[in-house]
Amino acid sequence: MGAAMAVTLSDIAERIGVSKMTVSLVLNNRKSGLRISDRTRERILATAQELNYIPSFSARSLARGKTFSIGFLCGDIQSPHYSELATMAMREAEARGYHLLVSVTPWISTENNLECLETILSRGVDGLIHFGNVPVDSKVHRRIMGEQFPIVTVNELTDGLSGVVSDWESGMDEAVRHLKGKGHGRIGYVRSAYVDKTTDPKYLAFHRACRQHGVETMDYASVGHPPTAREDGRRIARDPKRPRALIIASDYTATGILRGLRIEGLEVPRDVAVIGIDGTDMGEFMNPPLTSIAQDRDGIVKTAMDMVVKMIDKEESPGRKVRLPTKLISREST
Amino acid sequence: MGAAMAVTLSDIAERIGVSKMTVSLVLNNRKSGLRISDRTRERILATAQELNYIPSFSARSLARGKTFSIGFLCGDIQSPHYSELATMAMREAEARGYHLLVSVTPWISTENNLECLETILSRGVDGLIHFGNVPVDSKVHRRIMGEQFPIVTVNELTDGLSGVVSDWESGMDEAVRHLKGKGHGRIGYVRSAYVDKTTDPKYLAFHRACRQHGVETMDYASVGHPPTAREDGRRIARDPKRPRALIIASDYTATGILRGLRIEGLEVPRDVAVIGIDGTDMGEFMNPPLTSIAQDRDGIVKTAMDMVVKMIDKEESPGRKVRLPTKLISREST
DNA sequence: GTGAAAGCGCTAACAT
DNA sequence: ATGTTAGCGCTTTCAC
Repeated sequence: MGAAMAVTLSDIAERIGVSKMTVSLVLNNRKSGLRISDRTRERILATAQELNYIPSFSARSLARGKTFSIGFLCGDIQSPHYSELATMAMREAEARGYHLLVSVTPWISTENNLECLETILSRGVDGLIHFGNVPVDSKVHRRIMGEQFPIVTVNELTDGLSGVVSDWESGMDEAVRHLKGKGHGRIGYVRSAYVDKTTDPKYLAFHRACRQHGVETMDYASVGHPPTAREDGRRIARDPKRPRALIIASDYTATGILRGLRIEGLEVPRDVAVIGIDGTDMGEFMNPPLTSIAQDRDGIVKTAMDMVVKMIDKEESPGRKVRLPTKLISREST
Repeated sequence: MGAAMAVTLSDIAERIGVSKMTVSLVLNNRKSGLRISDRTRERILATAQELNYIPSFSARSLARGKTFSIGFLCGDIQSPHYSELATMAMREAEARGYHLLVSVTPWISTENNLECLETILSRGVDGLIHFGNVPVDSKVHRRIMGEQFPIVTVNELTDGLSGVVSDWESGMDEAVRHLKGKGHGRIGYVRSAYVDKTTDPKYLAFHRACRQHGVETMDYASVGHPPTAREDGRRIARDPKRPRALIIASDYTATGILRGLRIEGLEVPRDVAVIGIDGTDMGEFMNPPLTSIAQDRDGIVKTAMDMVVKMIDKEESPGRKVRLPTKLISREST
């Protein structure tokens, strides 16, 4: 028998002898739809139901010049911080009548990143939430600026584009004070090897806080994925000059580092205190539960989504920046 | 200035004085495109480049009656098993020229589930990978059957629809033997409270294996999310009749149970041995690293994707079932 | 209150 | 080797 052809607007229209547009008006329940007799409206609604009408997304998109989808581009959805963000973003998008196109970019190389950006833009999303930056002199940047494309970058700020970032000062200050209070005069920071240390806000905030509190610092770097982080953790464990306290660029990376430390026989927090970053829900279930500098994930998703949608609706122009506070969640790894 | 209007096929066509379809042919590099003079082809390619032409997805979809997107509907993308699956599925889909529409359904209630299914189908995906079942007498089921909609269910098999499941017999047998080998004559199983125990294949396989190996069993149930699993873990810890070995329905749930056991002062594996299910990468980074019955995630994603795509291309008809083996990954929690 | 007609950007038959 | 003609299913403008 093959696939039953999908039922269309005209099918309904024909069936009850009105025009397609009347049907469209009613089914979309638009303002002007009020000017349609109750009888017609009801008959339309009824037959739509009966025929099991499902509007065609592509047709509507083409006609309206809108795809009703918002992109969500991040580096690794396996990281709990991002899977939690993605989950929230799906709900938020859905609630506003959009659907979310989740995409990951191995943020290893800038080119790679740009390629993913281009790809997702070519997908025809109406807007994009991008966890990363948009190199100012790239083609994508020009394109985005040129067509005023609704994009908001999270984590990093880009000239001319809207963005939301966490303010690491507060959380980092709390973290350093917390460790100092536990008697640590020297703290190591494991930064992400992929981000430029001269502009890495977490890294910078860390150093600022330590300086302020007269605490010595020590730097490590890790690519970040648990398996490599594990090896980095082992290396740190074997470092004779290693500090007795560590702040790690993400909870995700921390799982790997912790494993490495343990393999080398170190116990947390007895031998080394560990603070993660992101404050993921998962941190509570690690052993020991992880003290962490939490980002306001809810705030991030809500403001970012708000910004894109407003920009899509032309209710706001690009360039707004929002900075959300961070705070320490104290658990047993310190 | 406002958004520069996107450049279209006709723009290119006009610019060099050919017809839209010549341009379309060239840009899509279709077989019939070979019959176009090299000069024209080059000029087209060049101007497309120059004008920065980006094809409209909606237009193409409408014309071809295809959206080039495949849905991925699962319960909780925060669970590492699913975030790993989703990541792989994105790549697989991308590699085949589709993009993935990830969606989550809180699989609490069947109605909820059905609603999500309907929603994602109405999105106009060309096919769907669904981690769950499709109630046989539901509207969606009829619709799917009626229009021969390309869907493959994972985890559960549905009459008439393609599906891929894990064969728990092998892995469960290994697990029980493994524990018996460590001297456990009594094993508890923490099943998911959401699935019907009379048809739950893991649960059934567990009991079968225990019977076969003359091992006593004990049943617990958990809703599964770490926070609730933690409380379930505490309850189990306080149960005077609790077994000294536990197999838990998922690694994700296991994180919660482990935490609960620890809160009550129990040590793993000394006081109780624990085996998770799914064999997620994350298991390696738990403390202690989790022994787990692994599913063949790679196989699941590849075969499922293969099936949908083949069905979309009418190269295969619905109803094929594939069963993939499971196997024990032995780590330190036992 | 309702309809007719044009078109969104692309593709697929059939010309030529 | 290339062009013409029709749509895909919906929205929108303007006329009745």
